[in-house]
Amino acid sequence: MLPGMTTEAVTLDRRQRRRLETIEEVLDIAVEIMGEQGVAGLSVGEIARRMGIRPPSLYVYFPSKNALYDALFARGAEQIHAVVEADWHRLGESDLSLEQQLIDAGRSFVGWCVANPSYTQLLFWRPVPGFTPTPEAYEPAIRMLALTTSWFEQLQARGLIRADVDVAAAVRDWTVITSGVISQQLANAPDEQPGSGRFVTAIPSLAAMFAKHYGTPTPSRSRGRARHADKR
Amino acid sequence: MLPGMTTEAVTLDRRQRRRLETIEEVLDIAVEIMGEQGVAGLSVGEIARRMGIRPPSLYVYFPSKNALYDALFARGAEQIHAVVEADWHRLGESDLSLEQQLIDAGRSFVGWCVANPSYTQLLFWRPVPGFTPTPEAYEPAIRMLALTTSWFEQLQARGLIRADVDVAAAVRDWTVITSGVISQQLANAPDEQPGSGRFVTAIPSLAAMFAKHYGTPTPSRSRGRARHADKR
DNA sequence: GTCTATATGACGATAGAC
DNA sequence: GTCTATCGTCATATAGAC
Repeated sequence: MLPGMTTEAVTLDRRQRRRLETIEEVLDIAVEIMGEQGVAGLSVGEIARRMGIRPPSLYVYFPSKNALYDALFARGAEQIHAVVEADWHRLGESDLSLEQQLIDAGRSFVGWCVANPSYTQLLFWRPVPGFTPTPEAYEPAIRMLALTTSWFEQLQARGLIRADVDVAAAVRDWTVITSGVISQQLANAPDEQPGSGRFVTAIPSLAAMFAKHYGTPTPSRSRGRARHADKR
Repeated sequence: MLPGMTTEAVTLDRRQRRRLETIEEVLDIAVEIMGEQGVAGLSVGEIARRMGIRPPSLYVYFPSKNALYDALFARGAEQIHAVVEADWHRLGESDLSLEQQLIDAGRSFVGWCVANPSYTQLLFWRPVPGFTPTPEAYEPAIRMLALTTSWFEQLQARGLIRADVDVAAAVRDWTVITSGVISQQLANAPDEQPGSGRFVTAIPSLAAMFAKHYGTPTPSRSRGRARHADKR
């Protein structure tokens, strides 16, 4: 992430470490403010006020407000990527049905997004006029989509998704569904609990219809353990 | 919409008419600017600049910037409601299958949203810090949801949606799907043509899975007139 | 009623002293 | 690294000419 980082940079001297801590503090407070004022309502002056410094001092750490948004974008993308990666590992070793895996992954992904609405809006909508993420900040989002694709390829290889299904289309449809849940939940009922929102509870129903459409006619629901050649 | 309108107000004198024309012009230019700068990037000064007047003159027509956003919200809600109402009338008299009706209505709704991204973001996301629509501006959006619900109730009454389906849940799931398409299309490929966007083309597939899940087992596809007692 | 002229305070950002 | 001083732009408000 940090450009120019090489081997010796792994051991940071005190100044560098202090600098990184300050940067983290700035980002934490920025997230806090976005939660209160909206993503586009973030102001450099308000960050400085809460940190007990003057606004120009922040320009030592970030050359512009958009650079700050870019760091927030990268941070959010990294976090949600980590969530998806953990799901991928867990589900790759599970014997759950397609429907159950979709419910599991859907709840996990949507849960993080609803619990982190500021990051989610910044990542998936475009609420800040004039800000576009840099390719470096966007990169974890690309890795995340690749993970979802290889998860679906695995599901197909294991016979849970029909062999004639176009994986790209299935990924696209599942992405549409999850982003629809998030969009509706955040726009219409942002204050409901992450796990029990009125749209989050639609996940099982949506997972069922997806599994019925793309899954094999005989879902291997409680099928007794003759799984062969589990190549992950 | 305009409070205090009574019978004699139907015939407006020249001044009143001129005033309304100016208001429409302000809103048109505001939409234009939002399209270029983002919804939250709208500025009163820029509107005045393009109209060839000074910023304070705009406060004669709108008491605040948020009142302007409110008028834009009401206008967008009225327009999309009109789209849904037209679909409702057309489909109410059609003999199309559930799947075909969903594709038809989905394309219509999503098409308007993708063609009018500024209104869509203002209506369905919350991109403007400090702005919440007034109940009057929000009212067409409520009527729109009611229309969708009664459309689904009709579909159930006509036997296209299974009798045991909870209509509210079906409306919720369909709302999630359409808003997911819109969200993905606008966030990831906003410049693709409204009719041929890479997520808009997912509508048939999503409509098929929805119809398979909530529809009657024998979709009246070519409708041989005698709908036989739904063997399910 | 509608306009111009003008004032206020917040914002993002820069220059330069220490 | 942090500060003061300053710039230009913004939304907003008021006074007063026509």
